[in-house]
This record gives sequence, structure tokens and C-alpha cells, in this order.
Amino acid sequence: MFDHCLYFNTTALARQLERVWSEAFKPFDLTPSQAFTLRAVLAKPGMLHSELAGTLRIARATATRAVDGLVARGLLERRSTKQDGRESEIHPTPAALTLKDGLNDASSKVTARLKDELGDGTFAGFVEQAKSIGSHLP
Amino acid sequence: MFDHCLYFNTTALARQLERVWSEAFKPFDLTPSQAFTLRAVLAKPGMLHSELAGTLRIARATATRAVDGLVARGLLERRSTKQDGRESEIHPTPAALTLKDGLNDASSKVTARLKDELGDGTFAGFVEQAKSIGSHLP
DNA sequence: CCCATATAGTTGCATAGCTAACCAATTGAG
DNA sequence: CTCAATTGGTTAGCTATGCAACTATATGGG
Repeated sequence: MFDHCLYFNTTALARQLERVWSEAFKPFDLTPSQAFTLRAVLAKPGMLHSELAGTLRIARATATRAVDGLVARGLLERRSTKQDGRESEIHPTPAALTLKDGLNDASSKVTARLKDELGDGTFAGFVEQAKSIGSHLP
Repeated sequence: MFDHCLYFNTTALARQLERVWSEAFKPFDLTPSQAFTLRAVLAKPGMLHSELAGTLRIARATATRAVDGLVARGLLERRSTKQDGRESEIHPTPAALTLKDGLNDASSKVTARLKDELGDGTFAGFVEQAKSIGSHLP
């Protein structure tokens, strides 16, 4: 019925992938959103909220809530900057640091598995196209 | 940072497309989900909830709620079937019938515009790949 | 015929996302 | 220097989605 619809097929695929990545991060008891938020901060400790929103391509409000959740879980903490009283830096706690390699490994593993199952070229080509299409949209 | 991640890029694109299609259906005061639900039922009046869930590739519970919303808006109605007391058919109301062509036109228009902006081959190829990847996932 | 099992749909609870409106701090034009 | 405009972040309120547990109705084996 919506066989040729870009919206329909992309959103449906996104929901399927949500399930696959949920499974991958389940050992850490983190959802994909939480895991990606954490990975972003672990890759650049001290980043600001707006920077996180940009990195994750989500709205600032959503970034606020993602950080709230991980602060409550004891994995992130906020520190206000000296220079600008509006900003606050996001830092991983020691507990988060112990997860860093595991999270990155879990991601690599699921990626490698899918590349294997789908074919390496298909995989990379699709991701490139997704980025290219996104770059043409508002 | 997540430049080569299938999950990340697909979900990010899905969110962008959500915005584009929201705009397309705004004249009808319908969200994309509502519009697609309605289009599915208009294409096959009397379909059952589980069939709708299958068509839209969403969970049955989500289909229940989508129909709830459109029943409240006076666009759909439920009718229990004679044969099986568990089932209920979903039918468009007369109000919904007047929207049918408009909705399908709006979809065609946004699709045509994107095909034009992205290139016809890119568009179709991407959709095919999305379906193919989905078909390899659980 | 009756109970165990299966199926259609619903409900409860939770997550993630958005926009719009807001607060607080900074900046800059006059 | 002061006040208007901007900017970083938060809050409120909404939608869509999922899973798990539930209700109610069939159905089929003994």
C-alpha cells in the first residue's frame, strides 16, 4: 500500500532498528537513546547541551531530558562554566567511564553483524544515501 | 561522531521526514500517523485492527490508539462483525471520504517534490534498500 | 459438552521526540 | 550605563510508539 513511500519505509525501518539496537544495549540496561547520549559525552567530556543536541540531531529540549535521565542514573553530571552563567558542561561520572569501551564494542558488534548479514556495500551505501537525503531536507 | 551508524542516520532521517510530511498534511489538520491510518482504511474500508497494524507496520496496541483518535475526530467508526465477536471492522465516515483524494494528492505532491529535489533514481533506490534491509531484520 | 488454548482487541505504563513558551544570563546599541 | 535583543537551557503539554498484562470470544481435543 505505501510500498514506494519514502516516509513510510524510512520510519518503519527506524522502528525495526530501534529494536535491534535496544537488544544490543540491553546488557548495560540502557536504551539506544541513552547509550548514544552517553557515548557522545564520553567522546567529548564537558560538551554543552546545545552541542549535544547538535551531535545527536535532536531538539535542545530532548537533550535536556536525556541528560536528566542519565544524571538520575548516576552516569552524567552537569557543571556550570565560569565564563558564561547560562551554559552548563556535561561530564561523565567514573561509573560512566567504566562503560565506555563496552558501549563502543556493543555498537561495533551489532554494526559488524548487520554488515555481514546485509552485505558491506549495501550497508555503507544506504547510510551514505540517508545522510545525503537528510542534507537536502530542512 | 556517529557518521557511519545505520541506526543513528536512519532514525535522524526519519525525524526529518516526519517534519516534511507533517507540513504536507497540515492543511487537513492531521499528523502523518493519522493521515496514513486514514489512507489505509480509505483504501480498504472494513479492515480489521490487526490488518491495519500489519499494513502500517506498528504494534496492535498502537493501531488501537490511532483508531481511537480518528473515531474521536469523527473520521472513523468501528463495527463489530457478525461472525466473530472479538473482531471489529474499521470504516471511514462520510467526512473521511471527502478527504480521500486530498490526502492522496498531498502525498503524491510531496513525493514528487522530493523525487525532483533528490533525483528520481536516488529516491527509488533508497526506498528499495530500506525495504530490503527491513526484510532482513527481526 | 467442557475446559485448555489461541486469538482480537484493549489498557497500563514507560520512553523519546517535538514545539512553544518561558527564565536567566550575556551582549551590544545608543 | 541601561535596556532591548539574543542565547543557553528548562518546562509544559502533546504525539507516537512499544511491551506486557489483561478481557472476551472462539475453537478443538477428549
